[in-house]
Amino acid sequence: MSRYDPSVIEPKWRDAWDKAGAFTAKRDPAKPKYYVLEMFPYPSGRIHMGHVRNYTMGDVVARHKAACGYSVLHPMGWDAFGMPAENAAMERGGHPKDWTYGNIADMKAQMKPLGLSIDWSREFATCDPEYYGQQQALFIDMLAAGLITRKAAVVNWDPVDMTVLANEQVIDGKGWRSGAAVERRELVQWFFKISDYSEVLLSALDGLGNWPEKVRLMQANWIGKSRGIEVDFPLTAPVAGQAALTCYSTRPDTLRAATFMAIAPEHPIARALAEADPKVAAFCEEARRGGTSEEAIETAEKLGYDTGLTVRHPIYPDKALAVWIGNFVLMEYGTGAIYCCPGHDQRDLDFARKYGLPVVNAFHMPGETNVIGTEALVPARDATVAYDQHFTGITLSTAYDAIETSIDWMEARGLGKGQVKYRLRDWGLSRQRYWGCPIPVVHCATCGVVPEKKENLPVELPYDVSFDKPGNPLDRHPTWRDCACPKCGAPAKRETDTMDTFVDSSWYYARFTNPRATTPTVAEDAAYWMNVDQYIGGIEHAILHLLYSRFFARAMHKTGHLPQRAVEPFNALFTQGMVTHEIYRSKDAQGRPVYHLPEEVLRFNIGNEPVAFLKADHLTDLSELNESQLQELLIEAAGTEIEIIPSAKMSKSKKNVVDPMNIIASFGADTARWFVMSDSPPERDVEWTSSGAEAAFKHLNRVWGLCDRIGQMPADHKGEGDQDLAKATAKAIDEVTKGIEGFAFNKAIAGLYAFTNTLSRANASTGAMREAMRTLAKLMSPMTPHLAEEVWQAQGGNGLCAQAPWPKADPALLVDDTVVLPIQINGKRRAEISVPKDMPASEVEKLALANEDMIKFLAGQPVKKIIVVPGRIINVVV
RNA sequence: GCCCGCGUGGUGAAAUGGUAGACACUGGGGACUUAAAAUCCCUUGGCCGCAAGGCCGUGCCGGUUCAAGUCCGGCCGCGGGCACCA
Repeated sequence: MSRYDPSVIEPKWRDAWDKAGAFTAKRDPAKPKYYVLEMFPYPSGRIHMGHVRNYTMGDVVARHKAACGYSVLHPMGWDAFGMPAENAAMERGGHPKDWTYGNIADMKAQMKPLGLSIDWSREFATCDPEYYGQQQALFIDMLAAGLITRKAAVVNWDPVDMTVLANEQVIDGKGWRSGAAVERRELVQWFFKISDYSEVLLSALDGLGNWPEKVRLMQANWIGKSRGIEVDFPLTAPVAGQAALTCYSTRPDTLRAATFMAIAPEHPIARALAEADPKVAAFCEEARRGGTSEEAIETAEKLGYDTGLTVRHPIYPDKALAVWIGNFVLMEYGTGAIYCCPGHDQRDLDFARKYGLPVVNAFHMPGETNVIGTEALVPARDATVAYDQHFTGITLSTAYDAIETSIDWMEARGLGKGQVKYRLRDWGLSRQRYWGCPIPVVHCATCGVVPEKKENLPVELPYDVSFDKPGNPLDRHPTWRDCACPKCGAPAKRETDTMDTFVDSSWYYARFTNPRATTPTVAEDAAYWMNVDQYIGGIEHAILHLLYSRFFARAMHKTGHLPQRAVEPFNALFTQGMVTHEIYRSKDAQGRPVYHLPEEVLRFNIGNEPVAFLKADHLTDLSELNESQLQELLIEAAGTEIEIIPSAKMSKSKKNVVDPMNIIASFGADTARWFVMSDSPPERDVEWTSSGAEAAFKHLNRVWGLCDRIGQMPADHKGEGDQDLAKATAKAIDEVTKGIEGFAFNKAIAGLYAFTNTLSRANASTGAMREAMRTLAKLMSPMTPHLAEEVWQAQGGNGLCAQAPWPKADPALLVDDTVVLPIQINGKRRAEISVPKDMPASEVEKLALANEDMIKFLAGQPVKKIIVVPGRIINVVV
């Protein structure tokens, strides 16, 4: 009997696929097309289990669709710009370009052994000038089409390093390198006008039926459409040329409880006051401390400054409200000014109590004290409230749902005007960094901002840059900035900002349709391959990447680079879970945690109790031990028992990373692929366990052995089980096909286990066994393509398994003639009967009541009602 | 702080509102073996019972229904995102 040796068979079949050009995508008008895409990786240098899971999922879909007769496009590329390359250059020297391309080569070498059905001829990296040059062309077209603008935006500023920081580089409000307190600072930057598309991007979500509901919901909340009212609060004395303070609110019903106003530190009135008064300036300075992330702003301590200004309440003109500057007010949303209702908003109440501001209750709940202490009164939706003489005895939800009534009421009295607003802000694309796509514009003293001529593209990144100082090396480059104005020819300066890396990933899917073209896309290729039929990636991209891509596809359509049909670029989306692993932790002499890599740990169970020990040097494999040696080890190692912390995201710092290369070396790629597809549903996290990996390997060995055994059966062997085997085969085809098509790979694999169990116990003729085995190979091939080829060949399959058609289940074999029906009494299962599958309900009823167990349980009680669900269940109500 | 999701045996999980735990891991028992590994067979939600069988059980509390893991309301716990990480 031969041994299953993946290190021999896997390279052999990969060569065979290459030679056959099995995965080269071809435009074939005779076939329907299928474009499957996994979110391309950042070239960190090492693949991890998350990549294996992501790309195996896509590969299962791609191989299955190819077998179903589609012309499949399944490409791969590299999201290659970004901060880590610059960080590496700063920390270890070297050049971001060399580091990135080196990583790409390393990662590609690690991905190849996975046996993915990828068309590598379409590979590109976003840092290839051929790619980012076309991106610059898109930028110029979008600029001409009015899709891009320049305006001030707030960034994280490190006052010591004198550089802009990413949110990730702000830790507890301090710069990650300098440790200096970060400030929010305004900078003039480039923006995509995505907010012009708020309504379009929102309403088109309804058409994305094959996207997860939660992703659509997250996007809808992100776009944040709200209907509210804009109210003018007349200033008692005009300031900065303004007679009133304009506020936006989605809760006009709480206007009656407004007791003070708050404006953003960047509000024009705050600026005007700051210019005249150093104390206001000092407060605004203070209010700008901390990072720009919404989380940082929302969770920072609420600070306020009383400007001394007052406004008149629009409903109660004799009431004056103080105007404060608050660090929690966002200039980007609404009008940068809010009215505060401490009676009904906890944040406002905390602020009011801190600064001794008045609190008013607008709701007046019947039967309550209506006194507000330290908790704001936020009535339940169905609570009955009385706002004032105009709105009494209504429920809060009436007020919410009929908010228009309230807006109408206020509009009719000239108190404000109804308005729809979106939370979505324009997409700031400028980055003050080197390793990104240069923004192809030139600053000319006479002509202003001028786009570069397309014939001068790509505006290529200079190689000779240094990373010894913080900030953007392009700013310091002696010659790169100098250029001629594309319009007047006079000496001018290049823009040194580069593009956000989200721009790179917002159109790469379109580029794959013709990656070598000298225009961003080519019409007939885009028309044939777009849209992406199935997009697969992590849930962490649910909002930004996917929203930006949806915007970009529209922008590309507007500028003539994509057909109308492709404005929603992803027909179906699947968001997969993470691969997690246990963490092994001990403590050093000072009691600080020390983490251990899985390969440094011996982990096994005593009974059902998992235990882990640090591997002794002389001992690497537990299987080498007999029981008494094991005992000895336990005693010896008792001092170094390690704590097991269950299932956490794989991370270098926790040392719980499992390197796929080690798994492939020990078990082969098919085992790794089989494992990541089995057990957990793909949208959920899956925990990597060594026992699970071993079990996957054992199973593949079992299939190998079964194949061997059937191969040695005499050709004329007869068996009684041919019909049963045919039924089991049909069932397996049905389960696996449904599992793959429904993204329930774990269920497809459960079906394959069951089919293998049946097959190994079957007593059927040689021909039937071989046929079943070929079907098993084909059904396994999306998950374990190498082993499948080997089995396919051994059982006399024609050509490559990878190119064989998907089997079809005979529907006649899928239905049983009799069904077993459980019988319940009042919903509790008491008996069961076996009946022909199409027996009428009335007869089923009779049989059920005549059943011996039923007679016993009913004990003569009168039957009130019988519910017969055909083919399902019988429930007797007494 | 705001938005979204998840919660079922020792573990990963399955279950168009219709027999909760398919399939697999781990554990327990057995066969084979001088022994071990590998392989194969039985068993494996909890409690009571010699057994037949019974009762309980899908994070917690309540509701809808002939019937709830599934639908609705409220709570608790965990995870993801929050616009310059990719």
